[in-house]
Amino acid sequence: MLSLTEENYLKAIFSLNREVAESATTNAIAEKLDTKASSVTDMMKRLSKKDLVNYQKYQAVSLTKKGKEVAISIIRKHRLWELFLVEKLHFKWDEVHDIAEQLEHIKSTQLTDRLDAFLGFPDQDPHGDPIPNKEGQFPEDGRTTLSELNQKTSCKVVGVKDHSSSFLSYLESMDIELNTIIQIKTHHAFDSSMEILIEGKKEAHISKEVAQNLYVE
Amino acid sequence: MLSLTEENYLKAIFSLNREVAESATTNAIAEKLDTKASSVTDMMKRLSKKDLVNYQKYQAVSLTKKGKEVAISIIRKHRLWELFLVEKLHFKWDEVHDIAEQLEHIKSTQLTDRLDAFLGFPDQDPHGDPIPNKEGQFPEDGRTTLSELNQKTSCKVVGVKDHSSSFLSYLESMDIELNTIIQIKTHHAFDSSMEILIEGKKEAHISKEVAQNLYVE
DNA sequence: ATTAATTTTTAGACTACCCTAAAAGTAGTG
DNA sequence: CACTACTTTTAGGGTAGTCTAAAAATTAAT
Repeated sequence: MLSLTEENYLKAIFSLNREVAESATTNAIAEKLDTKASSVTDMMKRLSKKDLVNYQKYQAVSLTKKGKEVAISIIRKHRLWELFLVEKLHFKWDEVHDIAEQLEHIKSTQLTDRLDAFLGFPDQDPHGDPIPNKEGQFPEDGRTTLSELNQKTSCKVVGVKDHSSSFLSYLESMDIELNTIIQIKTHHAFDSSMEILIEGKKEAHISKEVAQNLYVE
Repeated sequence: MLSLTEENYLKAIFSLNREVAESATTNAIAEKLDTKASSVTDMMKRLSKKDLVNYQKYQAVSLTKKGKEVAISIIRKHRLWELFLVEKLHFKWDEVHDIAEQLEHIKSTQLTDRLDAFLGFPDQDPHGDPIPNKEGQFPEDGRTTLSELNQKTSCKVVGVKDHSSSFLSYLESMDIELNTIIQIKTHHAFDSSMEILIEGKKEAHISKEVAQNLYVE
């Protein structure tokens, strides 16, 4: 059984490594958890002994399989509770973080799974962040968004992530619908926007946000 | 800000003193919390310094006003969460205790009050125990049931909670009616039953259920 | 490549909470 | 009142987690 403190360390390491690889350094973790570097070193030794992190003196740490599972389960709980607070208890999306920060440590798989069901197996929290399912898979797992592809690639639209009518009508105006073939001509690095060719005939420029919300194969 | 451990001590003392006055002895608390007497002594000194308990060496402890408020707020949270688990997440009434034991320590008055509203301001948990309101009043406040009194106390019957004819005829058979004087001789801790003296003459044994359904003054 | 700046680790100490073993206090019994 | 049984407290120590200050290692810079 892990302590609240240990769980918070794992969560911090997970999120640092999500953003940029090799970034979970002693100092970075300390800053994230508002503690001191020496405390982090201490804890890394303990977590390493429990096979939750891979730790080597003076090097950035990474999570083991076991550590990753714990971290994901905490993120899952955090996001489910946030959604519960907003959707069922009518909190505003900016008021829920601190409460979810506490609720995420409640230990009961059954509780988490039933909460998940109660909320209708959602895949996004109130901030639009993905909620991993009970197997620890993030919703877009297996599904590729257009934004993940490189230029000169061709693909077929198989779904949308954002279901808002404004997004859908925007797609319609571009003649993009299910099964539309898209070729990426240029993928601009500076803003992640793209020049694409729709169905081999119509050229268009789409923003990063649009590319991130189109599932393709 | 109180620690989880401190909160659990306060809750234990509250419940011991509810059952029988002067019963929150070092040993009793230790047993209730599955810890050792020496640890309890330790904690009593700390809680006393924080003005949460009244502690004098070698004597049973009681809660201060502040201590009582904390204890009641924890009980409130525990019972609201239990009801949530049963009513909304469809847990069985016997599966919820351990989870509620964790949830009761979540610190957010707003959360508690919204959960209360979400559940429709209930006054009983799934086990039939009363849920204090946000002011810390138990639903039957203003009205005291016989079960809330300690042994050696004397009181007068002023009403019944259960109005069923079977209960009323049972009372009649015991010669208990409005304005009857009852003296509590013994309040058994193990099953909350009582030995009482009716109108100073007739001795009787009554169960917890009966005591809980008699309003007295 | 040696020095300087920065990061990380170690050493030693503190608090909260727990324990065991022994001492001290309280109560019951003849 | 003394003796025994029991309860409670003290004394001393352990672990988890924190800190500061100093030492060691790494990285950057001249």
